[in-house]
Amino acid sequence: MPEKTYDHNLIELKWHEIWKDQPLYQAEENSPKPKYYVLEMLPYPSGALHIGHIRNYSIGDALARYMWMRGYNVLHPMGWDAFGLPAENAAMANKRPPREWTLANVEKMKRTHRRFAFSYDWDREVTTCDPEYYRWNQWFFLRMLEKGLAYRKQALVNWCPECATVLANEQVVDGCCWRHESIAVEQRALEQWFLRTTAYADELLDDINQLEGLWPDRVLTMQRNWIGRSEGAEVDFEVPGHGPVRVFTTRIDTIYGATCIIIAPEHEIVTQRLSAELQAHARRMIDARANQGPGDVEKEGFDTGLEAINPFNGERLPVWVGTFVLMGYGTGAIMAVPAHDQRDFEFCRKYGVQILPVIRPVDGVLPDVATMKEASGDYGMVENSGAWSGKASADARKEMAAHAETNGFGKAAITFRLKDWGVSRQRYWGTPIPVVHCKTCGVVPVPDDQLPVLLPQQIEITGRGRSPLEEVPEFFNVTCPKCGTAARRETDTMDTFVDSSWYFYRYCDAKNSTAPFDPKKINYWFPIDQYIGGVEHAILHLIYSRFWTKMMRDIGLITFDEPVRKMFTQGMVIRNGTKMSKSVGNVVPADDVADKHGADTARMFALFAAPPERDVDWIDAGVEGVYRFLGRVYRFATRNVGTPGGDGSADAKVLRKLHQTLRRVTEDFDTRWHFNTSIALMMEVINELYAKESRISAKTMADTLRIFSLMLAPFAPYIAQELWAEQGFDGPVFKQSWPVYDAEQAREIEIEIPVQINGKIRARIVVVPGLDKAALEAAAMADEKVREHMEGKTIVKVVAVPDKLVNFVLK
RNA sequence: GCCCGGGUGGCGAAAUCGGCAGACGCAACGGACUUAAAAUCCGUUAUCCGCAAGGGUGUGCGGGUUCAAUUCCCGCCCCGGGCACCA
Repeated sequence: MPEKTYDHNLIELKWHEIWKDQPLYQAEENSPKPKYYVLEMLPYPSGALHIGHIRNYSIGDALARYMWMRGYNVLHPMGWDAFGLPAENAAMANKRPPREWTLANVEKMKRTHRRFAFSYDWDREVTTCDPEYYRWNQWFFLRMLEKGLAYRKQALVNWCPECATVLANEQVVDGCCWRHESIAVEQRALEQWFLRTTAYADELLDDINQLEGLWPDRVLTMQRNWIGRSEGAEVDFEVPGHGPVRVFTTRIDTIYGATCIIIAPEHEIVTQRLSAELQAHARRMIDARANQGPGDVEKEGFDTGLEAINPFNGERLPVWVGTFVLMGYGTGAIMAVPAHDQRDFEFCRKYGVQILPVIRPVDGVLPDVATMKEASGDYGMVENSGAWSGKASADARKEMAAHAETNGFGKAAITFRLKDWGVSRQRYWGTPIPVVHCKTCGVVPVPDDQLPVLLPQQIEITGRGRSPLEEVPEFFNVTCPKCGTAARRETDTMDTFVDSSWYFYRYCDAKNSTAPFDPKKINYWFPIDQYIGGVEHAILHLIYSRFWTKMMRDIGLITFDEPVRKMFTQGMVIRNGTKMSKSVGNVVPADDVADKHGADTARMFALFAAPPERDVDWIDAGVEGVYRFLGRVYRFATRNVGTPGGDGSADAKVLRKLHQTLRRVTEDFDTRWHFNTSIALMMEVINELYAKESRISAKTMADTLRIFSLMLAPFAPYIAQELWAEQGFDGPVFKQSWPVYDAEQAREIEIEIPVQINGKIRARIVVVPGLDKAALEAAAMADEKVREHMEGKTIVKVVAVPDKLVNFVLK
């Protein structure tokens, strides 16, 4: 057949058109085949798909197609961000009529995505701004309300002045909004809805052990740090005229060394007991702290003039305010033990508070206050501590906590860094929180049969600082479901991370209108076998969804503890030194690449440039190489389909290369995912074919082209499909079975072995594989060059490693 | 400061268990084809000395283990990311 020119647009659009209206792939329910659930998190805030996103598609999609060809029943739906996040885009919510825009946008996005997202199961699509999705978000919220897992309280919350909304702790980055890196987050006291993630703090931490080896270490470490479990004790220090001040400490064994109590500037004592002047002072400190960036911050504070009594020895300690004490952690108050805590040491040195060592190193003496340069935080022997003197720190910790509990002024306690999840948002967009505020009945849940509570369609976005829903009387003026009198609907909407916490469950039963999903279907598909996404979700999305899973288990919907078995974090796409993102303005639109080089090239280059876990620099020139490769493949295949063929003298070599490559590609898919080397090997096959083209028999040519097309299908589905059709085969190439490599064909008949003299390569010998040590040594000895180098020397040692090398050590 | 990654040609990278450093691709250079260019095809390409044969050096730096180290150990330097007063 005559050679054809590779026209990627012609090929891709042709198959795109053919497959437009038919599902390419549908996962089968309760199939006898083994199941495989693969899912990518697509970071897709709004606007155009760019090449940074293509990397996600490329990895998950290649894997999905490979598993499918391997005979698995594969579920591979669209990631959540694609349709979930545009809703939260503040600019859009403020300027656009969101519903129309978003639903239209979904259609538009679908067309663009489809060219890249090849094996998605479109039938199971979930749109998190869909009314049905709202229904089940609200349904879950009400179940949590019943269980006490959802509650409302007045709290100091993070407020982004730019978004005009509350943010969760997880959404505050370096004191700024995660969406506005230069806007400092303010603290405001507001009535807010919370989900009790802390109820699962222990379990979220413990179950990380189950994920060991299956999730990336850094993600697990980040989650452990985020949950931040500390074992210690709470102790009450009586402040005469005020009452007890509770402190949290991990080192109760040092309590005899406490020389003052330090409270956070936000502590209740400040407002309840201090003069207006000191209160103003404290407030200035709060502001100053907020304006400081992260890093080494100078410790500030002042003496309140109050005293607190150490319940262990009756000592009267001054009460200080210190900026380094955080209201949000522990009790917002600490006992300062400057001798044994570096932060307390710095503070007390600065303000001249007494330093009192009480821990002696096991084989040393108590530190000398006069010469101390820093606190010694190590465990040791407790001294100068009444009845506990002479005990080891570890023992004293336990006994002293028990003593405090017996005497009613404290107890052993565990503190977490993790906070409850603040889910209230004052955005227009998001699932309305399904409760009504009634003057007589209080907070009344909306009955299940009145769900979903939908957002009003006609809405005017006016001022900032409160929810646009508060401007819509038709929305908030309701009657109480309980007593029927006039009441006010909650105007807060839910954080969209609620959507992402369980979207991957809904994929298994996307059309269910009587429940969030059928547990039977979940039991079939879960856990997700492979989740692929950016590391940026390590603590936000990935903790929330683990929490949601445990919550669903406790309300009786599912029976397992963790949603995701294996997790993979792929690297970012970098361009001009920074992460490719719209806000930086360094994106390469996916459409441009699709037009110029094709979707196949774009995806294949994303995999070829670097291993998937590593960041990859997008260099336009590099794309050419992959494009040229596909062109070479196409031209070679089209001109060699159905040709009479050559004499077959190169058949053995070509088949050997082909089967060796097939073995490596298969292994890489099954283990390492180093697609870059898989693709390099396929390039080598093509180079070999070009070199031997005229000496390949017709049969070998046909076999080679068939196997090569199948091997290419996971990476470059359009061209693989075109070649499949060119060869006269029917149906989609990716519905074929993955080819099995032939060990006999792949076997090498001779290999080159380097011969070293004193560690330097001096010759190479050609031998059959598997030659044993003695024969290898003899073969090396027989080599002329080796003999030359041995002239007049004695052999001290010979190292011969079969199939690897021979090394003579001479003297 | 603490915890993870990473450092290999002009560039992206490869070397899967301690065994040929630089596969594959980009860029560059040379050749073929062409009136010409593009495209395509073939070749060269770590570096130094040398006409060549050949030899020396080389995986961030300094040591160590080994017949043999990009790979293992010890001590540093640099880059990227995460956490950062968490009591």
